[in-house]
Amino acid sequence: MKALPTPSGHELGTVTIYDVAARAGVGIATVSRALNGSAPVAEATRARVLAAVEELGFRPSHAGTSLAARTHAANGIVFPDLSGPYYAEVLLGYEESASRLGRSVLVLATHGRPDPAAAVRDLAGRVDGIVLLGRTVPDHVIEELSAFGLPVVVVARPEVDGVDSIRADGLDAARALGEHLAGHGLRKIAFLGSPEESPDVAERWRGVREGLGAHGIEPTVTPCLFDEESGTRVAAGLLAVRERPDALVCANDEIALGAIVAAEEIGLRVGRDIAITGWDDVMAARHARPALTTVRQPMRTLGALAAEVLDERITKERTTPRHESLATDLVVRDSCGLHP
Amino acid sequence: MKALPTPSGHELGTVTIYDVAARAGVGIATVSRALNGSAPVAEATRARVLAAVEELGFRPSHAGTSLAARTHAANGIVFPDLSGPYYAEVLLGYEESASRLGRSVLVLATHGRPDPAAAVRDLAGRVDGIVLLGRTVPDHVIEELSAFGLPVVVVARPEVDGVDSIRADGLDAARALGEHLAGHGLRKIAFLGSPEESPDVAERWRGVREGLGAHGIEPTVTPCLFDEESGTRVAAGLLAVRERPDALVCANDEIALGAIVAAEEIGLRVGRDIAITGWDDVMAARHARPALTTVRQPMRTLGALAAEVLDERITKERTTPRHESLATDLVVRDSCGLHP
DNA sequence: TCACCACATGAAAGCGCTTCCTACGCCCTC
DNA sequence: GAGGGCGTAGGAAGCGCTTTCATGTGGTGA
Repeated sequence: MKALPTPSGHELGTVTIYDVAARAGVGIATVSRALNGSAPVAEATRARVLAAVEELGFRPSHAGTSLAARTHAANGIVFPDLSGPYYAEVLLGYEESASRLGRSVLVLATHGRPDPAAAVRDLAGRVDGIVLLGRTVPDHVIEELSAFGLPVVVVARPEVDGVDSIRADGLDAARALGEHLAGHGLRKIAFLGSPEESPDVAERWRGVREGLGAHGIEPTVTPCLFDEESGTRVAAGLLAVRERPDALVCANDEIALGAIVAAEEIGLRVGRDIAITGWDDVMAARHARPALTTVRQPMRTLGALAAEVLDERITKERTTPRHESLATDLVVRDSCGLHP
Repeated sequence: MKALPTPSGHELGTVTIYDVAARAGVGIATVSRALNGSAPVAEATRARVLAAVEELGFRPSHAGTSLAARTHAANGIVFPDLSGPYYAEVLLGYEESASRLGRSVLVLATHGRPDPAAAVRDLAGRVDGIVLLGRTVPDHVIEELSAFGLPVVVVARPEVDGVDSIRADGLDAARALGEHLAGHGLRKIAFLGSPEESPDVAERWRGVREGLGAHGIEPTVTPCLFDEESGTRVAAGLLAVRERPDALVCANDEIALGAIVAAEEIGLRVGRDIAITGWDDVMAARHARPALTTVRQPMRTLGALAAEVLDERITKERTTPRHESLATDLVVRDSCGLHP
């Protein structure tokens, strides 16, 4: 491909379908058909059109196309925020998948925004479909968008009536984690996280409880925000009492990494004096010493699948809701104790 | 705001400026003016228009607007890929800043794509300006876009004629790092990274060399890709020889984390028997044991600044290129030796 | 009282594309 | 040889908006 065709006599970036039509000696309808294959065009004509396109460096205007065709060839994706490795991976999978399906990706981070719902509505006007991650907007906004006729997929978020959803199933892995800890002989287990604030955390809590329950162990639960500093603070509180827990099961890796700091601060050897586990398997988890026992989620796959499920709706291949659940894996490392 | 105005009689999502005009008893031009403030409208009229907008739930079509106004109200951002914490932070800062300026953000990851240049050209047709990160496309494509009249900002990439650029200056921090290592009494220093492949790495290498040179130390350099596995492999090779280096200065954190693995594998105590340093200060750096000495880059600021610089060009506030350089900070932790 | 002007508004012309509808050949068939 | 069908292509009507240009209104100064 030549770098930049710039035949003199016309402004750059101003080549329209009319210029191409004139050059090829055909009507604009024929140019459109030749380019999109929306109707048969004689081979010789097509060749002339394509030659003209090449010579003039014609690139169809997206605005014109989307106005006429009532489509945007673009998907939206909405994040609570983008910090942390979790969402970046989802976005990567999504972008890759979407672009393979010929769609651009518009991102929106709602974190710290005055009116997330308005931002999402605005985004909705520029795309053919939208993926919502986590608790970014209230249910009624999602229902509104969906009722509006806009395909919506929610990821890692409670299901909404009639809306596709994708999630990572944590129940099995949580049960396995509970069983594993019991196998280490640990008995006083504290769960750090807020089950009532998030269905995901609730699921993890439930699984851990079931896994431990099978061994007659009843864990406790302590509310905790999803960040390192909270992990340190909450863990410090739990470890300060005389009858301290011998295992801290944290709702995500950041809490766990914070908890490790708290444990070391009072001289506990993680993996020996106390077991600590996380959730997500972020990069820092395998580099922490001791390396963090955690649960790996298929984040990139989550994003890729979201793009595909959304595409089915946009192209009307499917009209009934789809609810996908991806398996997660327990990753046993050293922070929960020496391997049995 | 009401959830979803659905007066019967018209399709959802089909409310156009004509409907609003009819409802308010005015012409569409007046509606446009009332909404955009592009020309004075009598107060009473404006109120009627706004009421009609509210009642009908009118949301202007972006396609129509961008076609007529020849603007997209959107920015693009192009990544090599999105894995790793580095780019996600940049994106976060960019999105935040762009949306505050009233622009949506389209993302494109070129990694693993058959024709990155074509993808970038396509993106260029949907936005008012574009930010390019790292080595995503060759120079001539950037020049082409810029010549096309599209505002372009390059980030963390060599400057291109007439194009705005933003970077993090690593020279000072690298010098400081070199000096610091010399202060630890370290003498045999190996740099892991490929200076000839990336100007950033070249800058780090140069700074380290200068910092050490001030103490009469001449470091060696060994090429290394930017990932953990390469770090482990290259470090293992360096440490296997009899006269092994007593410090490994790595071009980024991932290499350093990989190098730590290699060192521990042969029984070396990092921070005592050998010093290892990274670059970027990813989350894993502070959780590694020993914690990694590294250099922190202002990634979020990088992204935010990119959005602002781009906006100046789009709004024509500025027509001369701007080249920004942000300072980076040496973060001394334990992996380079006990603090002096 | 009349001409003039600012102000507010509407009609209409695009912006660049898709697509419906019509028209033109041409070949085949009766 | 006339009628019908098919393959191809063009004209023109939108898609929903912004903006120019023209018009109408009321107020001002002479």
